[in-house]
Amino acid sequence: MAKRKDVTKEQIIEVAGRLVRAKGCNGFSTRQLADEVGISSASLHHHFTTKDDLIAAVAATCRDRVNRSQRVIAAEIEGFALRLSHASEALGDDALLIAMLVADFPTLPSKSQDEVRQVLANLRGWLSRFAAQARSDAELHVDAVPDQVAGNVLAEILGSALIQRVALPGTLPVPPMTWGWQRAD
Amino acid sequence: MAKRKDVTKEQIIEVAGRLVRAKGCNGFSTRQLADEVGISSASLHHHFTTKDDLIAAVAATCRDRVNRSQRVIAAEIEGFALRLSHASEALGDDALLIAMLVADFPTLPSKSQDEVRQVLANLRGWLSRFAAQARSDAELHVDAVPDQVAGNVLAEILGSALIQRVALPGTLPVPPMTWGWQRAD
DNA sequence: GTCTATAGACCGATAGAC
DNA sequence: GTCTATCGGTCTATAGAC
Repeated sequence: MAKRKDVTKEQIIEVAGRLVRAKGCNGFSTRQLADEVGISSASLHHHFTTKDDLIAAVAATCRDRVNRSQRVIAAEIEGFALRLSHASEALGDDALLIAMLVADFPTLPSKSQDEVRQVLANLRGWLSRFAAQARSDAELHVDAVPDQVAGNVLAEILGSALIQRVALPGTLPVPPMTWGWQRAD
Repeated sequence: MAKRKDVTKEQIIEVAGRLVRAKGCNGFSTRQLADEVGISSASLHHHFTTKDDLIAAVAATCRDRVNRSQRVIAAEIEGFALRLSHASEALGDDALLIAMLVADFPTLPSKSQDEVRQVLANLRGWLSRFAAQARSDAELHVDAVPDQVAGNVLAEILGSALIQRVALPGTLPVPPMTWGWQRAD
């Protein structure tokens, strides 16, 4: 079924995603990527002509994973709080990947920027739909704006993914999601 | 009072901070920084021998601003929600600066890493003290863990700063702080 | 404290053989 | 689809004159 060419391309995208998470788009070179994949720089550029193409493919693949996992949550999980904790956990490494792509966004070429916008818009769309239904089910105040709620949740997910990599002596790790720190009243 | 040397150094740090916010630590060169300041690359390296020294100075200066502004809030503002909104607004551009430094953290040399850890620990410390007092004043549930609450707040502040730069067509901007999207019950 | 000039390494990307 | 070799450019950092 799968041509050898496709396998290689997926391998490259996988390793590239790991490098983006670890160092950001401007923190690694196409040479380093080629070395880690085990091919030459020229072979890498045969599969992805420019670094823009590569980053765009990483973002597009991420978007597919996100949509697939969030669709499952929308179908199988009930309750806003439960959906959010599942949503956060299902993202896994993609939370950090998206956070790094967003951080690098202003420096990315246009093709990559378009893909980053899409993955971010899609994820925010899922969270917004979760919030909209939660409001319908009286789990959220009627005057809560689903898209704003989604924005806040998304910000905390991405921010947590970044902060967790900085070991702060004497402090607790950032809990990925704590939806219960609200006011006592 | 201030020697001309110090003025130049502060100017460099200011422009460097702007570049870090816009492009990240790996998204600009010392040459570009020197050009924007209006001096040669060699002159820049006279003030900051290595890029590590430069980034560390940017982070240290940021830390001073953060501690100064949060100290004022701790002294003059009462109430958890009000303190948080003031804290977020008082950070201003430093929220994005800290977010970018955290995103670049794994690629930074050790001196810069130490400074980034410090500014992050200090800011989390302020937020944690705000949460601790809020718990004492029954503004938070007694079983809320101040340091965890601080971590979640910090994550949302940094995440919001990043997301706001990605224009998502058809969605509302991420509100910097919405502390009222909790459950209806 | 400023500059020009440059070292030495790395960058993204390409040419062309196999 | 892989490779070696390389182009032209940029990177951080330094040497040394003024």
